[in-house]
Amino acid sequence: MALRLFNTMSSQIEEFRPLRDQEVRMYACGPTVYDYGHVGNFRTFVAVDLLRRFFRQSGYAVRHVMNITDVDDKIIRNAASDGVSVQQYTAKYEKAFLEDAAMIGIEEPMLVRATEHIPEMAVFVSKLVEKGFAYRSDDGSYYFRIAKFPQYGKLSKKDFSGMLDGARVDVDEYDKDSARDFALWKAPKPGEASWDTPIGPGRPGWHLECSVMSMEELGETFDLHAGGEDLVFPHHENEIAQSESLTGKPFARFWFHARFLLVEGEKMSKSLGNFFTLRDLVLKGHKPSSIRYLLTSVPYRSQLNFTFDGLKQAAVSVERLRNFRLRLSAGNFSPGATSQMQALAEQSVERMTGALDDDLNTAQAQAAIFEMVRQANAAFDTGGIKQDDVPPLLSALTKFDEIFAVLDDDDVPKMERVLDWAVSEGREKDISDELRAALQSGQLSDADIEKKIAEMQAARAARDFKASDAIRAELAEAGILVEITKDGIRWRRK
RNA sequence: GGCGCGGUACCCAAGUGGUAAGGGAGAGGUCUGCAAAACCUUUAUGCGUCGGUUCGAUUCCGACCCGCGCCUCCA
Repeated sequence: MALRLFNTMSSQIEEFRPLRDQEVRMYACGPTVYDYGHVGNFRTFVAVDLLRRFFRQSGYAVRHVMNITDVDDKIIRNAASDGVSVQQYTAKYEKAFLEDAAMIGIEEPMLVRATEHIPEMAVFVSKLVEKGFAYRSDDGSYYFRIAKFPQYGKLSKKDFSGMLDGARVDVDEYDKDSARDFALWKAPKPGEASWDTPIGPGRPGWHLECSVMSMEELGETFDLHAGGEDLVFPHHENEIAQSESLTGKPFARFWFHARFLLVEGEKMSKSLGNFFTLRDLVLKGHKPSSIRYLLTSVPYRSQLNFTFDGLKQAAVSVERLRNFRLRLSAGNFSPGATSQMQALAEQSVERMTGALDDDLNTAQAQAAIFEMVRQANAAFDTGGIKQDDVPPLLSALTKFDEIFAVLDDDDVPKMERVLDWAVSEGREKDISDELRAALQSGQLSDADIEKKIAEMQAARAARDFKASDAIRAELAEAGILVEITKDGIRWRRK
């Protein structure tokens, strides 16, 4: 079975096939680095990451390019009010973005920056002017003439045919031929950051960078272009218009858009007080793995309701999967294999892959792995797992984690970094007791813990349960959970 | 107003023209010195409302109610 993906262009689920065998070329619209990324941003980026990972698991080499928008009106304004250069300003937030992305398991794509492609953008604009698709206004700005691109609106399913002539013209935009024409190049206003180029001084319009950089890295026609649903119009529509006008060829073949999320049932907004950056959530004590799990638990085209209750539920779910893996890796099994477990592992992988093939149905993929965990756990309890059953079961789990990336327990060091950052930013007051408690377990070294466990073992051998329980309580206090199993004492950091 | 998406148990949420995945939470139980983990049982004759099509609809059609998105460089 092959991957079937919803294509915004056709509004249908289509079978995905890259243009070149075995290689997927994809471009994702990245962040405008003017602030810390919020959960909404990361829902989209995580969805794209999942897609990229699944492409790779499906056997494709993936060339994944993402832009960093490091110049726009907001950046220029904020940098000016902070009294720093645009470069200084964006460097800080780009770094923060990349740290955050890594924190929730996003594999780093090839990064391209708008400010590093100014000359190419100027060339792009001048070619559009030559071909008659763009024009220069009196102030030195350049606009794309959408009347020259009859297919304008094909992605967002908008009909502009009736609005092109005689459309109302905003007073501010008197120099555009049509109100719908969009800026390719903006002439500088006094004091604004600007670049000197053959087409005159100024800075790129927002859409230009994506066309220029995607085609430069991936070719004039590539396989897939991704972003948040808000980008369908005008951003991606404009990219198509300017790119296809220039090349005369189809731009991206698949358009992948992630739906916005709700926070506590409402649209996220600063005024509602439900606006959270990734760092805010970690400061409240939530694990990066919980956040990633919650973000992936609802298929990318559905509206996800991101709640704190959901975050807690996600943490427990991840815990369950991690426990299962621990159980398998640490257990003692008798030699041999069972047809039941062999079949279970195989079927689970099939179900999981089948679900992801179906337009990335992550909810069903998760259901498949949990079904396996339940059945295997039940078998475990009755000795129904043999030595040779363990590798296929673990491998199914690994296959799951190649996509979802939540099983490795590296939450504590990641959270520590956020705590350090908060301290360095003078935001100690935002560090919750929950976060401090979650980091407790990082205080003791493995050796310290092992020593305590050995003491516990000795006490238990002497049937001194009181002493043993005291040690267990002490460790629990330090964030270490001790479990006594038939295979010995096991511990883990909470 | 134009275009589009959705309303499934206490919460999150998948899904199908033939009688409701999975996770969390709750309750009861098994195991255990006690915990933890795990397992078992249990929690929607019901899938926004009202009609229609059909042998049969949660799934198709229509109307209505509610929520959400894009149409203003917000992922």
